[in-house]
Amino acid sequence: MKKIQAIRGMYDLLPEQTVLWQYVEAAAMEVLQSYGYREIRFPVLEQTELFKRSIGEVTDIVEKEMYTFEDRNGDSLTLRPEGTACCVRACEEHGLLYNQTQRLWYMGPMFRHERPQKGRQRQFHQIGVEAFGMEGPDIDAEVILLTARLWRALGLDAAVTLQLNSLGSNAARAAYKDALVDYLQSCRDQLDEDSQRRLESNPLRILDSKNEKTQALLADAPCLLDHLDDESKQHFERLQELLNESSVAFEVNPKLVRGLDYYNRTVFEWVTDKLGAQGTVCAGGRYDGLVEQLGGRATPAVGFGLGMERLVLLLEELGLVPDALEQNVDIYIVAVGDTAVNRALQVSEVLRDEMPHWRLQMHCGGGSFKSQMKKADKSTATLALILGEDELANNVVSVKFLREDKPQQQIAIADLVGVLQTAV
RNA sequence: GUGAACGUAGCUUAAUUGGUAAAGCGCUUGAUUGUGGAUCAAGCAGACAUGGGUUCGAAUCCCAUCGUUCACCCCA
Repeated sequence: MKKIQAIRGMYDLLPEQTVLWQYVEAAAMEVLQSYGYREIRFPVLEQTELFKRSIGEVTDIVEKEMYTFEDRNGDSLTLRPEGTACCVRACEEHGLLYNQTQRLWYMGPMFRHERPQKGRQRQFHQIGVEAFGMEGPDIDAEVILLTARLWRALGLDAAVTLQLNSLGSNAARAAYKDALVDYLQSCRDQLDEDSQRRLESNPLRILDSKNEKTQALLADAPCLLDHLDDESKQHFERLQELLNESSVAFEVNPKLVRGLDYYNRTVFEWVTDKLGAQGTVCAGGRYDGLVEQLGGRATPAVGFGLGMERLVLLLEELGLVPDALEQNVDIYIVAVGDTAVNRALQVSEVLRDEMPHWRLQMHCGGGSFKSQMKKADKSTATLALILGEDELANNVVSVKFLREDKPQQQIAIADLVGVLQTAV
């Protein structure tokens, strides 16, 4: 019979991997909590219309990457390709943005039908952060500082760099788009094929083309930063001042643009050169018009998405996985014979009552002393507690040190908790 | 969606001009009647990704499908 395998581009995370994920998630949660951000959860399925209206009808994501299907009612549903639109929808639906600010985060799978490669999968996981109701550059600085703190917590600060840009107001960006198209039309036949296509669909994306000839042409192209409206210019300058004051290094990249239509003003990306072609670990920016665009009251907002797979990959690539993650058991309990098993189960339950943070693994499935000891060694435990006939007869447990050169001890069951507390 | 490389045991890999599948790691057992790690011995383990074709004969050559990887594209 043909074996059923996972969907292309969607991967299982095995126990060896999940410990690293848990470590990253815990670090992120700690940082987010320290800034007073609260978690929000929303469904992975939404009405297709939500993404069409927010991401933009002519973006690649909406045109050819969404998992869209009809449900049994005939409604068009889509597996979320990103979280911001869902978050706005949920907040609006429950009045979270009415005359108040919100600092929120979420975590979970996103879906895009792309060709898989390193750092890119069809089901991938993001941590998303969104801050609503604050229009000043101080909140932009806060979310950037928050990410910088996470890199420090994970030891990644030397591996990632911050790129910063401002897209200006929608009007300013539209004016710039016209100027850029005018310029590029004049040398249209020198552009690469992809960029010629983008001239109609999404001209700003030509700015970050990887084609060298195209990049050479762009050297004389009009610059986005020269077309900023005054307010956006002030906002951007103030943000840079705040980051400088906080000693966050950044590089202004006037060619940094976003693939989703809803961004305006501040955009930023944390990038690395350690992950091949998919070097963006975290990216975001302002989207002051999105809430209104989705039918709510005009609400300024800023946020970012962080690619979990890329972050985990980066930690592995740099050898920053803590050794302690390999250990999943502290104490392994060896019991030979039915009576010993009875006693061992009771003893291990008492130990768990007394010391809930100890990780105890009871040997199950029988076997000789030798094979049980082998399992104890493999288990990563530092101690083995041994219960056999001799121990039962004397009401003791043998304690063997598996990772240090210390003599085995016999300890009365009644004294076990106290003795182990000092031994572990 | 485009291009290239690749798919052999749980994992990593070998197999000469096409001649009917090896090894290491891991796992099990034993050497040691109640004691792990090192060593030694034995054992378990494979429709050689799937389906077709060429051939007396295919892991090897050809085609298709599926999958993996990297890059383009896209983006977190």
